[in-house]
Amino acid sequence: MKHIKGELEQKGIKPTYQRLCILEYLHAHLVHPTVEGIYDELVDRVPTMSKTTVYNTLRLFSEKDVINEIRITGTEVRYDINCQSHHHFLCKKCGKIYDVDVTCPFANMEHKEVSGHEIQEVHGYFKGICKECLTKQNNEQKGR
Amino acid sequence: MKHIKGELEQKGIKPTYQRLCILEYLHAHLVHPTVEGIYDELVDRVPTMSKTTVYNTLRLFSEKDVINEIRITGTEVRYDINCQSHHHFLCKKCGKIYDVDVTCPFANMEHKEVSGHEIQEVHGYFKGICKECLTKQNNEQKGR
DNA sequence: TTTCATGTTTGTAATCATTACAAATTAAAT
DNA sequence: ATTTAATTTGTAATGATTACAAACATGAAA
Repeated sequence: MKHIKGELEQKGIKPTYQRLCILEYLHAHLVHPTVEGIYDELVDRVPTMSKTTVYNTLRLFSEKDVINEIRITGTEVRYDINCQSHHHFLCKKCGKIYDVDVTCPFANMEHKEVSGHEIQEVHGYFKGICKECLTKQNNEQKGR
Repeated sequence: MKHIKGELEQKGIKPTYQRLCILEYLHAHLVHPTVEGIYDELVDRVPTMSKTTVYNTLRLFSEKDVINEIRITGTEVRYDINCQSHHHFLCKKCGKIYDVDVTCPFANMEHKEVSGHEIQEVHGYFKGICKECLTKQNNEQKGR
């Protein structure tokens, strides 16, 4: 929990207890959790934790570039602490979001502008059917 | 309004009056309008138009691949009828969404899969400061 | 024309993630 | 110890979207 504290201080964020808990959770759960999911888990360990604090903290982390917001599903924001630039894949069937590595000339910030606009963030994602759901489909067909 | 009717029939959508109005509006306003924006404009011409109809119609169009949903801003869905695959740029200052052409090996569906997942949709967007807002910034600095 | 069935439109009410806000609590500084 | 500022917390408000059921239109069959 030491290096996590340093991570916040580096970015100019006062490392309070709830902030450390949330950051630790994010590091341990790289499955792009929701606010609801983070809160539900943490409130067991830290009974005083409030959902507003989770919202506040995630906004702060996002502003200070500790995490990234992922807006794909349409219903709620997901959060991602994986710092390496990468894209995402949302399965339309099971709803899981995968990290995918893609050789994209924009992902690694080679370009700083498009059509004269200054790029600050790059977001790329795919929608479709994930590997797991595909094999499930195939097995069902064979079974018939 | 004839070819617009054909466009719907081709995709297996019964071309009702309100659907034609909405489709026509989308063709005439390529600035990625919101449900609110579409409704406000149309209700003047078609006083019986209901917001629910706009929602229903846009969902139908989206399902039948007449339009695409754009989820960037975080507050509301924007709609796009530009069929050529392209990416988007959201200006953090003025909130405008631009179309940008980008040589992306995924945008034109060269690849049908990543990491074993079947790709059905490709979404790419940038956030930053747009050309217009950049020059405005510069002019203000000079004026000082 | 009338009847019936189906699909479409409409308005209202409900949902649900997120934000606003102010009181309570904690930490830091003098 | 006292004051000040920052953080946390719970509740209430917001706002986009969806659920639902009644009203309406359409077109086929009798």
